Amino acid sequence: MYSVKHAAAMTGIPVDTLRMWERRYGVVTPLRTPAGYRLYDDAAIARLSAMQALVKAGWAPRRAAVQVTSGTTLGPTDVTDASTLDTEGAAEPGDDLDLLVSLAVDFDAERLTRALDDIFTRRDLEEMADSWLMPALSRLGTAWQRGEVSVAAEHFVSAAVQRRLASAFDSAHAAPGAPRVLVGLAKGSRHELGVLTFATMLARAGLDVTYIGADVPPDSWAIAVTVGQPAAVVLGVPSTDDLPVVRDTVAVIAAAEPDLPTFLVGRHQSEVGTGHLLGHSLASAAEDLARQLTA
Amino acid sequence: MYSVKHAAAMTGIPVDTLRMWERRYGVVTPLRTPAGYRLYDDAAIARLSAMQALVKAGWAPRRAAVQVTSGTTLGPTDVTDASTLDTEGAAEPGDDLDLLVSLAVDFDAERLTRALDDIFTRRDLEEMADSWLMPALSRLGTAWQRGEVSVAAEHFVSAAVQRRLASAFDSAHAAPGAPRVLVGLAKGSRHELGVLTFATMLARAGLDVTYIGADVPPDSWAIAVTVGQPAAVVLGVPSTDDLPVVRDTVAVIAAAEPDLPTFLVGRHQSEVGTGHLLGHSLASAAEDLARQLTA
DNA sequence: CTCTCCTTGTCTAGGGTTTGTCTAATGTTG
DNA sequence: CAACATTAGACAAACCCTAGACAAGGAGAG
Repeated sequence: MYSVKHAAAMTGIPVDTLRMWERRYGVVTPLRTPAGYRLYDDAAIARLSAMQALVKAGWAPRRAAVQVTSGTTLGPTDVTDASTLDTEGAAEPGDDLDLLVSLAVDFDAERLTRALDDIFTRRDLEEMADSWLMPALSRLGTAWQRGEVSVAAEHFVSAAVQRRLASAFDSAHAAPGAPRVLVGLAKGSRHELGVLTFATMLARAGLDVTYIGADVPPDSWAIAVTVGQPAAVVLGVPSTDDLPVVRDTVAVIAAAEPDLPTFLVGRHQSEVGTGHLLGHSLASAAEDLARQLTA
Repeated sequence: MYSVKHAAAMTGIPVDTLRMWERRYGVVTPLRTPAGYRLYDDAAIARLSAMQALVKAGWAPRRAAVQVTSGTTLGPTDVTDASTLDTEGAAEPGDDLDLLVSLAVDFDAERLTRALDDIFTRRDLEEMADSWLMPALSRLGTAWQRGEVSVAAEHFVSAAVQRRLASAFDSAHAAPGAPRVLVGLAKGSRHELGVLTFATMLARAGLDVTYIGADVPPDSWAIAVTVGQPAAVVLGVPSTDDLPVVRDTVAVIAAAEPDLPTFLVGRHQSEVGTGHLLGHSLASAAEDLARQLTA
């Protein structure tokens, strides 16, 4: 507990102003000693500092006070799991599976661009996804979990890979009259690189892919399959945390459209218990699914 | 809620002009305090920024006002001078702020692709971001919150927009020896479309942009600025939930690299209290920052 | 071309409101 | 007694309001 003078020294706000802010806006109501002396606690100091920051930023003091008193902010959210999609597959000799990790460690945008240019222009996505991209992403995730690369560095590389995949997806065009497929993740799932890769392969195989992305709740999947009238749905299962929600999502989709098949990709697909499994090679899974749907 | 002075500082529009735009065109109708002082909310700021972007792009202010006002759910705003209202032939590409909402409702990948092709190939990102893309994304978010579009539909459209932005980002190249800028969001922040747009503009302005993306915790930012040695950091502030974490992040960055300036973009930038504000026009903010760093 | 008419941003005058600081009178602590 | 607190009131500076005026510039008529 701090006296006025102490509070003023801590916050840098003059004593008079401190009292005025209390009298006029009630931004804090410090306790009092028997003699009526103010006693500020840490919460009051924090609140005053917040108000001061707003005023310094140009806010009218009265508005700032309203903001500080009404604006009780939420706590930060949780950290998500780091595992990526399926990584089974034989690496070709000469492939550097730790390339993404080293790019993250370097944190060099120029080198990252050159490396991804090299890979994405010289090699087919179907050819390198299983043998290099997925394993390399998995190693990047592992390095992140171990603290060997920072969150920022992992995001920096992942975002760049995602941009390449996004370009590849957009430059694929559906054949006229092709079967429609909805592709995405269940609610809570956020590792979309694997499922985006798969969506790109499906689009390149001529299917009419509607890519929805990550973190879609079951009810919304139900609406999507009803509105979109697809011939199939593909759900990614990149993490064990996703299992309950994926089960729920599969059930809700089946309830909405009983004849619509739901396919699963990703490392933990076999643990779901329902849905059609596509296996652990993205390339052959895409090929199979395209053949199956166009038949 | 912001005072006139504050609104002027946020938008870069002089106070007099702000009042005149209100008096002459009714482009905004801010609330009033009991004493009659204007109080601008976030929607008003966004609208003013959109109008400013149009005027900077060469539109006559009266036309710009009609453009910005059209289609919004603003009931009592009547036009004072109806004689000069010609709605014929005023159709500019991308002037439908509800286009993204209608694309989400349709849930039609083919139409979505065509619409985005049209906009992203016919118009400059710098020209349309403030006047169309950001307002349209905001409406999409509002429609989602109201339950008018499903999560899946919102993701479907957002992901497509993100793919276009990603392509634009990757096709911009830094000038040799250009100043490096780190761009991303704080931990918990997930709305990266705005900050990705801004990163793209910076890259197109010739800066060496290292894009990190969403949901990066403070400690990781500290590592990133130490390893990356940028000339500046740009943090997005898309939501009030982000405020405490952004404050923390700014402080941690300042502790790690005391001479490194941290700039803020996004709707709630001015509520952070620290950091350098870039204002609410992405195009002019990018221009300003590029000039400032290359000087 | 010139001459209007209109638009638009800026400025002024007169008058209220808000806000940080200061003063006076008084009480408490050590 | 010196240092620190309290309250209430006073006050200048900064801020905001309205209504009107005005110059620069564009558009169109003659």
